[in-house]
Amino acid sequence: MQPTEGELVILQVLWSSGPSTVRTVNERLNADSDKAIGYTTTLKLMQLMAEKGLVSRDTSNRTHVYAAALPEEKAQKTLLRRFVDTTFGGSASRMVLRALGEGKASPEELAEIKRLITQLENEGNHG
Amino acid sequence: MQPTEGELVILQVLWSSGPSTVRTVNERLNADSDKAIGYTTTLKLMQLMAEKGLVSRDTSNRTHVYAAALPEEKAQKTLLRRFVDTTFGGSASRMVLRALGEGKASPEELAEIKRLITQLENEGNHG
DNA sequence: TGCATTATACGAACACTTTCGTATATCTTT
DNA sequence: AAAGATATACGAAAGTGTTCGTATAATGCA
Repeated sequence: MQPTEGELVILQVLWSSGPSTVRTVNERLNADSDKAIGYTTTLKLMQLMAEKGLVSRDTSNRTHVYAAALPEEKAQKTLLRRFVDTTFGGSASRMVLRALGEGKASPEELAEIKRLITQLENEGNHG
Repeated sequence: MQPTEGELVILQVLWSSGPSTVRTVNERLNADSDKAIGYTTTLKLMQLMAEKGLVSRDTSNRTHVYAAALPEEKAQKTLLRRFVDTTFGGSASRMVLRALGEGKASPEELAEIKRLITQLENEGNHG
């Protein structure tokens, strides 16, 4: 199942921090943002995510520990496809061109991307 | 203002087809998809978009003609930023690497991207 | 033991978006 | 002119996601 916008920011915390408690996640969310989000709001969201299978949770202690059940890479892949479809009419390359054109990538990153492309081109030639 | 998911698909029709009537848009939407969407649904959505300023409309004739008011490039830029933030933690290059890794780009497209990168690198050297 | 703190569970309110029924006006065709 | 087709306007239901209040249980400490 697809994570919603709100669920996604929670997943990001879990992906970057590893298994966490509701309180930890909630504090991370409020640290970044100006508008505080209630503790029970985060709790509810994470409970729903557990029901959906987006996260797993260890309930052996009173304070439950949640972990992302959806791998980051898989989620990104799915969301990327949908995003490219809905806002770039399905053309990944047009999206990439736009992204790079924004000047958000460092020289090192550009070099890495170039390297990947060269690699892809070589793979294409061989098999 | 940000277009919603539904508004975005309508904008795509307007971007690709140019100024259109509600009926035209509605038929385009139903052509692609299996689940038919009602005429008045599309109408209502486009009326709301007109209120928000996402589209302009010519009401000089009985059958109104709608045109995208938000340029495609600008919308893509905004949406891209948000997407990169929420699902790639703000790293455009990680997103690009993932997109290209999916193998959705043709050799020609890869070459074009490479060309752009080279161009960006040269710009960086000069100024 | 008794009080303050901190957990989870859960229902319900809210907000936002989508969907469509119905009223009404305007064309078109006979 | 009458009937049918087609247009907009608009209210309201339905769907989805988010937010939080409150109940209840477990924990820690004076």
